[in-house]
Amino acid sequence: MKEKAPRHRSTVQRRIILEELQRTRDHPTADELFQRVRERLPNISLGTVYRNLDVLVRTHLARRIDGVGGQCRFDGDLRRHYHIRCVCCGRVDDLTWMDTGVFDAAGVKAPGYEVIGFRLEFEGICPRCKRDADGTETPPTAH
Amino acid sequence: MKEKAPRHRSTVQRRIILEELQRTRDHPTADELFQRVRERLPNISLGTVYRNLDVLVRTHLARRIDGVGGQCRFDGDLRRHYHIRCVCCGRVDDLTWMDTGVFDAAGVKAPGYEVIGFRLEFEGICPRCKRDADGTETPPTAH
DNA sequence: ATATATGCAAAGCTTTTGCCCTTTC
DNA sequence: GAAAGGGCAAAAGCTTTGCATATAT
Repeated sequence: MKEKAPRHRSTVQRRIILEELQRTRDHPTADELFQRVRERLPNISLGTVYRNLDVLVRTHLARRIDGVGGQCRFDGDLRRHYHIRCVCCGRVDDLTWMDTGVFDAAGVKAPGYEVIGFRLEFEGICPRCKRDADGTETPPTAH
Repeated sequence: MKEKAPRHRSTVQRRIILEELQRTRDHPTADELFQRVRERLPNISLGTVYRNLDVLVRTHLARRIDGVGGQCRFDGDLRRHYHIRCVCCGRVDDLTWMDTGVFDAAGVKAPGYEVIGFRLEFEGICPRCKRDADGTETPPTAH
């Protein structure tokens, strides 16, 4: 019943995409990553980046951070940590200092569900947006 | 500097959209809500639903639940509660029994940030998906 | 050899926006 | 009667997909 999983091959594109994702700490969107990878592989296409991010997430080499307004971000850091997102600009920073076992999904019992994890994200206003703020802009989460 | 906020008017569409959102407990997408509202207001347009959901979220009469893959869900229940999302079908259920102060955003100090809240969401497999599962499908979060 | 991956472009979906008319205050 | 809102359709933005070619094993 279960269709057999394809054995993924090691391609230049995949390796460099992962490298770039791991090199940075700023949780790029697919397009941002595409721009960076493109500097090393000028012919790579955005579709390839999406396909590979997909593979990387499925093989647990990267994590997807679901975003506001339909844009995802990706994280190459597999260590347990939390995120804080700026509601103004959408930027996502790490909260590694909280690297504790505050929450344990195993302890959660949702009736009927098989719980497999949880997602915790703080929301705030990042330093740059605080500086720029004139109170006029409407934050993305509020849309 | 701050542009003055428009004073919102009470329209039939807005009232019914909010009513339908509050009537249900299943966190509909904009389109799902549109279908339900349409039964009462056959001429309403999807754009109006989006515009009103926007207003309702901004005026804190509804909450937006950011979704996987760019589709948002909305919640008309303003009481403090958590969510559990099925990674197979995307369905979101409430976790009201956890209605405790487990987390307090005020206690979180993210360097440089002004913390305004947090988002906690459990992930799991809902009863229906567990029953249907043949292990073949790839969950949405894994994409 | 053959399954897997890439590039390119087109298609798909959700959400936003412009325009002009209608409704609310 | 101004200002806010609605309907409709087009546009926008992100992501996925089809197809022919190239590459990894």
